[in-house]
Amino acid sequence: MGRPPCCDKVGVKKGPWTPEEDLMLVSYVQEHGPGNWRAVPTNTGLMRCSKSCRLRWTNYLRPGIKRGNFTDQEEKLIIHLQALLGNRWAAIASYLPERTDNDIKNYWNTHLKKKLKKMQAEEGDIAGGRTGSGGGGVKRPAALNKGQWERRLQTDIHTARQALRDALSLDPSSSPAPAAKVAAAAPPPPATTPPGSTAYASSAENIARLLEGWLRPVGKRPEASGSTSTTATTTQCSGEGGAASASGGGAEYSTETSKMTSSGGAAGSAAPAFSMLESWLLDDGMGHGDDEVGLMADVVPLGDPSEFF
DNA sequence: AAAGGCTTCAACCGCACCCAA
DNA sequence: CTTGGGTGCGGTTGAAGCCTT
Repeated sequence: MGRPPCCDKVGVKKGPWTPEEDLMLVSYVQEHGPGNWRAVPTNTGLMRCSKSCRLRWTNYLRPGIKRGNFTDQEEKLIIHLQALLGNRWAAIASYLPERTDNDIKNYWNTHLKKKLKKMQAEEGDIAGGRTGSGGGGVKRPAALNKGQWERRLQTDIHTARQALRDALSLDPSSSPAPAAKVAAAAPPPPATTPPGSTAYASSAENIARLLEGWLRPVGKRPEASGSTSTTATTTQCSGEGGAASASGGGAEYSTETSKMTSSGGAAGSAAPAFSMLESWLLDDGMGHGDDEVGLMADVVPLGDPSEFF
């Protein structure tokens, strides 16, 4: 096909977004809804390529996203989902509606990978001379034959269910957004003010305020990606300040995970994918009782996440 | 107080997939 | 059935901030 890249035009701006650009993008999305990114630069006058606009919206401006400070539950969820799904960040993110795939990916690469490595090292020290390199002899998926891999996947799923169930039951109040909670939209932390953010913060707050207006019941709501049934929550938001509510996010995610949800069957309904996972996890009532370390440790032998890279 | 090294994260790049014409 | 446009996804990079010496 050899299609030319979308961003090779001269005059296309790259690099960090300015508050002004953010505002332009937000107002556009406010009016037209997310989607049809191709048209965004033309219609807004932004000197950005469509991909850049989409990315900026998805990872930063989209309402309902939570930034920084991953909770224990989220951390565990990520670890186990990573063990299950590999580096399919978008799929993993669909189970954490308030987080973006980019955020999760970054968190994995900067924190969790190290953490797991460290734990493995410690385990290795304890286990001592148990068969040299393998530490249990886990091989890359590609190196296993299909039967082996499927069997291992079964085990992985079983273990992950157990662990996730445990994680979910630890602290329901802060658990990452089962549908009801997302809809209720407990005021999330200011979506646009990461701890280290600088002068930009104040501008971001302005954007947040703009979004706040958008999230209130509006006559028109985002079309495009909202075409699936997830839009039920789109017009409800009592959030203040923080550009809250996962509503926008829900809509966005419904598209981004459409592949997954459609193959998963029941996901089309108003409940985000997370509740699907929940029921998936909980439908087969099994005992559990791992402590946190156990949870983490469980992952390692499953697939040694580092081996996915 | 300054310099250098390290960490974090926003953004870019390129490939893959989906879908309409 | 084929082609091409649009979008999504995962890997990677580089700038900014933070920490240590």
